[in-house]
Amino acid sequence: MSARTTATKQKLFDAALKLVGERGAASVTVDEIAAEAGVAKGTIYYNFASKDALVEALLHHGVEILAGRLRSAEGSEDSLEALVDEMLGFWAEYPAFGQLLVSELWRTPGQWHGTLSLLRDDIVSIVRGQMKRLSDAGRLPEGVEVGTASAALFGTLLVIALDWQVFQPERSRAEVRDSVMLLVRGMRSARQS
Amino acid sequence: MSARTTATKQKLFDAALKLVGERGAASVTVDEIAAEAGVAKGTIYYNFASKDALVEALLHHGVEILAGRLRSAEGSEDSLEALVDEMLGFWAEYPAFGQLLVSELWRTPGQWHGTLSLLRDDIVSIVRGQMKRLSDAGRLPEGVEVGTASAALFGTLLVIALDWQVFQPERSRAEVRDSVMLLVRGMRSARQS
DNA sequence: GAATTTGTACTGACCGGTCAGTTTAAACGG
DNA sequence: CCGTTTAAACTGACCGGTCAGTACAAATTC
Repeated sequence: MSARTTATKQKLFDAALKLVGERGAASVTVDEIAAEAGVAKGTIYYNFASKDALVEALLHHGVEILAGRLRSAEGSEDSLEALVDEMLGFWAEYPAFGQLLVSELWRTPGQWHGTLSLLRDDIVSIVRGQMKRLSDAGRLPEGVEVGTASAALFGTLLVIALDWQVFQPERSRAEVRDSVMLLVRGMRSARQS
Repeated sequence: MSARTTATKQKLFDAALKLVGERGAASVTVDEIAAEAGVAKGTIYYNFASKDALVEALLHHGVEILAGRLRSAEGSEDSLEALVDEMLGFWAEYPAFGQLLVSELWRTPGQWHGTLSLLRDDIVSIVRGQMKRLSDAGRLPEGVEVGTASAALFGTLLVIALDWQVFQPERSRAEVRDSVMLLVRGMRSARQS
């Protein structure tokens, strides 16, 4: 794949992400995506088989970025805090991707449900890795299962980030992060209380 | 409004909720809703001004039910636990409504953003009422703002309920409720630790 | 109390616009 | 040259919304 096509695909991802995140995959037209990307409609169909294929590629692309960042947080001292921070940062940087994900992830027999289940597993398994360390160190309350807690943390961070940007944009990222950490630490301290 | 139209509107709500929750408002056709409800297409336009108006009425209807249940939990002994329980029960009973809400609530300039902001406030303010009691009793960790915590609890319960039904349907409602309460109690005990 | 009117609820064929996807011929660029 | 992009016209299925007409029960009239 030439540098030229890579650039084109990137433009298409940016444009599609913005529009699809804002208004939903179904109600955005291919012509609009082409216009937003400053590209001819034919180019889209030269690079992707269909509108759906473009969205699916977009999903993969976004999750790849997120997964990469989360993995980069694995070596930190307080790795859970680093993970939370990375995740909030990602959602702050790509709010439209959060909107896209949240509106498709739990759609029961949706067209992207299979793909999204896999992608969700990618992320949740990374979170689970960090959780497991806490668990092994006995720093999780009894009765909390790692799998459940991981999925809950991922989902919770997603909605908190969205709610922050949509309904409380005046709050700083640091404030939000501290709130979340307060909650997470609350959980962790439970066993010691 | 006659009993007949009430019944018709109920049928339309049921049908629309099912289809829209599953596949998204934009990709469900009016003909499909009519067919699902066992009603002619014209009937929809007799009872509602437009497809959008139908969805908006559906949103109001659903939030009204949820708000009613949450208010009924206000008198309980452990009112926060009762509230969590009511909320999980509601999402279990109307999963499609959760899917609809989650996919529209954070769509920035979406067509229902204004309506949804109001509806969100309805629910969050009820949660806030319960939270305030905890706060006044000094049972919330320092630094946690009631407003933030309420919004977070609402959003978290929503995604946990969806994730439960879609990805972990084998878990019982009691298990999920206990997990959530463990988390909430963890938070509450934080100050005392 | 039969005939007629009125109001409400509902029907479904139809219309006009929209949109994913196609086609083509020509230009561009490395 | 060949892979890529452009511009523009075109197709055809699909879909939101309309509208003339039907069904029917409750008044109203004689």
